[in-house]
Amino acid sequence: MAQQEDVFKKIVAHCKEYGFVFPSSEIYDGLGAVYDYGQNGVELKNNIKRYWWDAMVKLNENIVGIDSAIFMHPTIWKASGHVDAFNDPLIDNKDSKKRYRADVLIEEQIAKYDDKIAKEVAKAAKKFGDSFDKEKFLATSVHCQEHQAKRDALHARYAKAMNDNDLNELRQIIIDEEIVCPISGTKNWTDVRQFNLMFSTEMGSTAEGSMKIFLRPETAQGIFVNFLNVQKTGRMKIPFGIAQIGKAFRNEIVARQFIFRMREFEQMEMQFFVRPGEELKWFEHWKKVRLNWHKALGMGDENYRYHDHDKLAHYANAATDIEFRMPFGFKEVEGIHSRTNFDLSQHQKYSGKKIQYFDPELNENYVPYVIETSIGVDRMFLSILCGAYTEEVVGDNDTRVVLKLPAVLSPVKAAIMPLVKKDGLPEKAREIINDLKFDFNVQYDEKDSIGKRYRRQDAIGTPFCITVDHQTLEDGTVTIRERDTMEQERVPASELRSIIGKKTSFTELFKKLS
RNA sequence: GCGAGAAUAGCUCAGUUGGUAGAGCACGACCUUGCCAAGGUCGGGGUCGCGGGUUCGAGUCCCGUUUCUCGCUCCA
Repeated sequence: MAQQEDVFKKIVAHCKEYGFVFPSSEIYDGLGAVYDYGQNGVELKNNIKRYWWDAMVKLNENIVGIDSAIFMHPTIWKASGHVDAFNDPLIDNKDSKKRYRADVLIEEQIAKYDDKIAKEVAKAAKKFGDSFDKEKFLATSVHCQEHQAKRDALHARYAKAMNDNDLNELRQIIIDEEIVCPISGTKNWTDVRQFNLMFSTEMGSTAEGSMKIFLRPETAQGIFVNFLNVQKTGRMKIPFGIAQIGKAFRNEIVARQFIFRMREFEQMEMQFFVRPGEELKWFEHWKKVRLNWHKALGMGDENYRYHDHDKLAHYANAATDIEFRMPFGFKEVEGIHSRTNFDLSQHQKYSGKKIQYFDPELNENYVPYVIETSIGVDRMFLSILCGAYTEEVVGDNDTRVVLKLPAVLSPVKAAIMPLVKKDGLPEKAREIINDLKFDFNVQYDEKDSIGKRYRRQDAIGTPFCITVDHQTLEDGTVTIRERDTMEQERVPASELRSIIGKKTSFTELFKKLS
């Protein structure tokens, strides 16, 4: 494990050194958990996004895309549940230094009263045997009545405090109930503090006319609120999907592990609308489709797995993650959720607009159910980099660092280099570049020895290196060197376009997927 | 947010009881070689994270602060 974390450190360093990822605002000491993508990173990221977008929108005639604004009406976040769910009241124990959710601590306390009652019941049941009447016992037992009264009083007080968002009262409940920290066993608590995971800002430039709005914590809601627009204008028939790629923002208490958990991140989400009752069938469908999409990149099937959720979010009735083996363990890259009709129903309720679909086959109106597939672009990026990063022993006493990126995702598709920078070879190389640059992202390099130049391209994952030598001037052939095998082949320069194109275009990959 | 550790050149690091900044790699120019890194010459680059204090003098000692790494809660 220590060795694995060492690898992760190397990957982070590699990202900076080769222009993939930089810390944000670095010359001002950086900004916590915010990162910028560099000249190679942006190419890789754009290729990932294109792979996803085309796989969704081009390969499926019933999926269309949108690009909704980051700013949205604040009521949307009330309807979605984020205003409540993303506001955790937290409390610290000063002795153990552990942090707890205040509401969870109190709920556990409520559960303890339930346990006490259950114990009394069990005791009595054992005592009276077959003749035991639970209802009657509960109504008559003094102990049970006491427990029940305390439980109900606590619950009422707790519910009121949560409803009023009264943080002092929550703390007072914890003190009055003499709740202790499970670790330290003490009652030495800090104040209860609110952590709002949504970033907020103000819209409208004058103080009295301004409105508090949020930066979206997920892109999904932009799809839900446009459901009717897309369905009607696109004449979409259920089942159909809406795809979107965009930034989202979460004010994480702890944001760490490089770009795995950032405060500003990018999502690729597709919401698939289905008939009520058919959602679990489609859930299984998309589980399979999404895993295949990942595996098709050839990063190794054994590096992916499902992780089914047993604790579900407030909107879901089934959920699974697709996890990738990162150097710090299997980690979630994509989530597939059966969101029921929760979101559309909520928006129907809060907006007062009817959000329904008329199904001509069933001849009825209903609020569609939703299957969501949601990838963190940055996590996908990280998983690809981690999977591609390889240190290899070459020859007798030599190592190379090579990014074995899927060729379709590589930032640079080919490097064209003159064997020596004289005798007209640079000019010939430029000629070839000028021919290829309309189709591919290509680079020119004439500095240092040829071997060193190969290594530089290996480090950024360039699948092909093309070398122009003296023979090129005579017969128009070049050598093409393949990144992973390091093998070379002499081919006519005129064939380069088709050779590079075959390996680096999405076409073959998409044929496998559909 | 709490606790622990760290911060010196683009990268990896050295820097003696406090005495005014160094190496290797990388980078640039030129020469040389020419198919898998590490040939030669010359050169650019650091207010030692930032601010304050102690001192004749601070990269070094003290305080504060920022950022990063690692543990706790949440998640894409």
